[in-house]
Amino acid sequence: MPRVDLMLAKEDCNQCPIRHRAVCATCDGPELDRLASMKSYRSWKAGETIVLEGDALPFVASIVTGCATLTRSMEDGRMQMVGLLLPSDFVGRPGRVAAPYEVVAVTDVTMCMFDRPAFEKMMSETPHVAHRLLEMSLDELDAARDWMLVLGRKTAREKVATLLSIVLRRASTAARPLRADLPLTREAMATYLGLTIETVSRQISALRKDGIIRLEGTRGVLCDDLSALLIEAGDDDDGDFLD
Amino acid sequence: MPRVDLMLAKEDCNQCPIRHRAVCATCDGPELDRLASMKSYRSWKAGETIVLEGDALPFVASIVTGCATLTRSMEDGRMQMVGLLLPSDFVGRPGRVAAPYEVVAVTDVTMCMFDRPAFEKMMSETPHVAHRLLEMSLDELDAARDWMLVLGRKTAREKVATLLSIVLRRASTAARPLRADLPLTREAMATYLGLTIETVSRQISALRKDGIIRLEGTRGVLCDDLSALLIEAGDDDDGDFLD
DNA sequence: CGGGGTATTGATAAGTATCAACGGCAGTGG
DNA sequence: CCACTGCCGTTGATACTTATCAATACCCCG
Repeated sequence: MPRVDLMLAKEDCNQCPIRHRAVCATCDGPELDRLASMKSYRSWKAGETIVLEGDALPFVASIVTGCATLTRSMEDGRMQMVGLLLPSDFVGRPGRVAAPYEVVAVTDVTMCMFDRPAFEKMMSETPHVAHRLLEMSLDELDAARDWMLVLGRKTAREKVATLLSIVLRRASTAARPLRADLPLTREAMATYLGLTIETVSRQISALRKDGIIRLEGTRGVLCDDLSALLIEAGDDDDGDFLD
Repeated sequence: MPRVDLMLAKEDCNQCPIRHRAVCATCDGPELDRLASMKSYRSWKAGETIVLEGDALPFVASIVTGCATLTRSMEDGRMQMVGLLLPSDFVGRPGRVAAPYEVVAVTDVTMCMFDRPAFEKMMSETPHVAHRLLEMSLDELDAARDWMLVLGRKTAREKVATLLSIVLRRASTAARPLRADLPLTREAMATYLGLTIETVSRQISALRKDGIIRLEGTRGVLCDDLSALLIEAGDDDDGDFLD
């Protein structure tokens, strides 16, 4: 599955774009050196499968750049995305080899991979990595539970508005109007939201017709009034889903 | 909110029914003593609210006996259960005081509560509690993601069959037919499944009419053929949702 | 016996999926 | 350079699923 091996293994962690947010965030000095000694970089092209559902995963890793999806599927082919992996997110479960999810690169993805046995040994010997991982796992748990509310109780319009508001907020700059490029296809959005492609498409069109958002091509989204979008999303407060 | 204070604080942890599964499972000797020194027991009656959404939580705790629900709600009152808490499950997040979820006792509940500052101090000083908590959090994360598939992709009939199969399997004994008492009301089931009460009721009736399950009163469920129920649930394999 | 909470069932409406056709765009190869 | 092909997205017509509204039954308890 790996396609491109970037020769970055010796890169300085201090130059790393996710240095302060990833699983290594609270490590320093010898701990960081030890992590660095077990790391290697690997990249995937958009669309490539990184891990198959049920496959053994000989590594754990951090997303350095790009975007990947975590999906779970039923025997008859129905799929549900259960997570969106972004830079600094962690992939793999220490102590368990089989992956219960499929991981697919949405954009080109580069990951910082850690040899599993070495990583697990380090976790048992030093506290910082385990602590950071616990913190990150609890964040992900909160995000997953927030998403359960979206899946279980929101209407199609609210679901789409919720996703757009997340993407817009994540891409937020000082510039108005807010603008973002959707990393996901309509199909991936549908898989995330528990909807069909057609319903996603219709709801996006409806939000555009209602003046809540504007589109640039098929991927660009503009929003002049985020609070209007949040109302459509069913969030009065500025509830932050995802991380 | 606490109603009954059981005088069990000095009870021997080795007699505890959740000793080998809770957050304290991997502790021993001095570590266990230290945990014991910060613990106290408290009980709630069925139906009582243990924690309000958004409230400060001055403790963290383990469920010792009983069953509680974790729910998240929208401003307009729509609610989604995001977790079902059973004996040995952990309540509260170290490092964060505000609870993003409402916790309600479904049956009478007894919890083993730990003073938050003492617990957090111990987590930072000894590795076992943090490790166990990470393990438990990752399990919960998997469970939450499994449930996302249920909420996002399953039909009403499949959702109800899924829940019944979980309850039946959890109560599993060697005896046939399988029998269990639902801990949840129809309303709680609906909140868990992302459905309405009426739909839950109809689907239960339909499964009964189709001979998949039998009922005893309103809470007792019998199943002669679990595999038939699993097929209705959309699970061919014996996929284990929850813990 | 009456009352409040809980569950069931029916009629209807609303929301979303399904099936189908079509448009746009990029890459490919003649 | 242009037709061809495939993928992605949009839109429409219709069917199906589930929610909503309403009535009634049930049951434990006072």
